[in-house]
Amino acid sequence: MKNTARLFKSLSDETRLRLLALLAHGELCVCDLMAILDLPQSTVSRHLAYLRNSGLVLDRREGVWMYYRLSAAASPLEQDLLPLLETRLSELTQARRDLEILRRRRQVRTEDPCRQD
Amino acid sequence: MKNTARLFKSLSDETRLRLLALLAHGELCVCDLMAILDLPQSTVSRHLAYLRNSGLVLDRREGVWMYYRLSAAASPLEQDLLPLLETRLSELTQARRDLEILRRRRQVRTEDPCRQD
DNA sequence: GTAATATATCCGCCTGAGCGGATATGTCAA
DNA sequence: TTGACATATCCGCTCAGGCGGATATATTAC
Repeated sequence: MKNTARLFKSLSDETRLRLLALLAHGELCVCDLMAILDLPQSTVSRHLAYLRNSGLVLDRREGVWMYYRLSAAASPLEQDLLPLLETRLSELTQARRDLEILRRRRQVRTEDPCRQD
Repeated sequence: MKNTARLFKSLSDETRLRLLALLAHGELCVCDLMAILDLPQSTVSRHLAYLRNSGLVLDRREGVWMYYRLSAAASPLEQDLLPLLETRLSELTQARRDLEILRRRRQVRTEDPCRQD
């Protein structure tokens, strides 16, 4: 029961929900997430660490960049809850806005993901 | 999105999850809940107030007793999430223990719900 | 090596919210 | 009205965890 409470605590912050909604569309690096959420690097990094510790995301280093992605559901509850959450989040305006920015970034993207512009 | 985060925050405390799991089996008064959870009255009352403020439960006074019950789902997310949560919670040992105590109390019950014994 | 860049972590600060004993409130019965 | 009881709220305390600038670390390029 503690674990269930902990899972919900991970989901109880707006920034983390925005991160999860974005990662539902595929792996992203921290610089992408910073740019899309428009939040300080330390804030984004801290929330990603929180999500990693709670088992909801995995990371992968590629050169200088850290890529984050959703992890597989670790419990029956997660297995049911996470898809449902993604559906519901995608209906919210904040998530739509974030996703729109992501799409635009992907169009413009050259080879280097995080060239400062 | 803030509302979604707030919903999860309501669910991010073990005591509140235990309360919800019990109330899924019908209306109960505070004295029942205190006895089952084996927690101080102020603690139980505080968490019930939290759940009421977040719209997850409703209360009803009957004489000296306050009865709490689950409220109808207030959003599409709740509509999907809450039944699912009840299913998953009922599989956990803590919830099973609590429910067992509830059953025993109901058997013994005379007319007055909270006669001190 | 050094510099540049991306990311993680540290720091001090601040707020939300947990705890449970003490007290206030509401209701009923006598 | 007064007393008993159920419940809510108050209080002081404590701690988790939010914030974002500053600093540390890791990697690559030169």
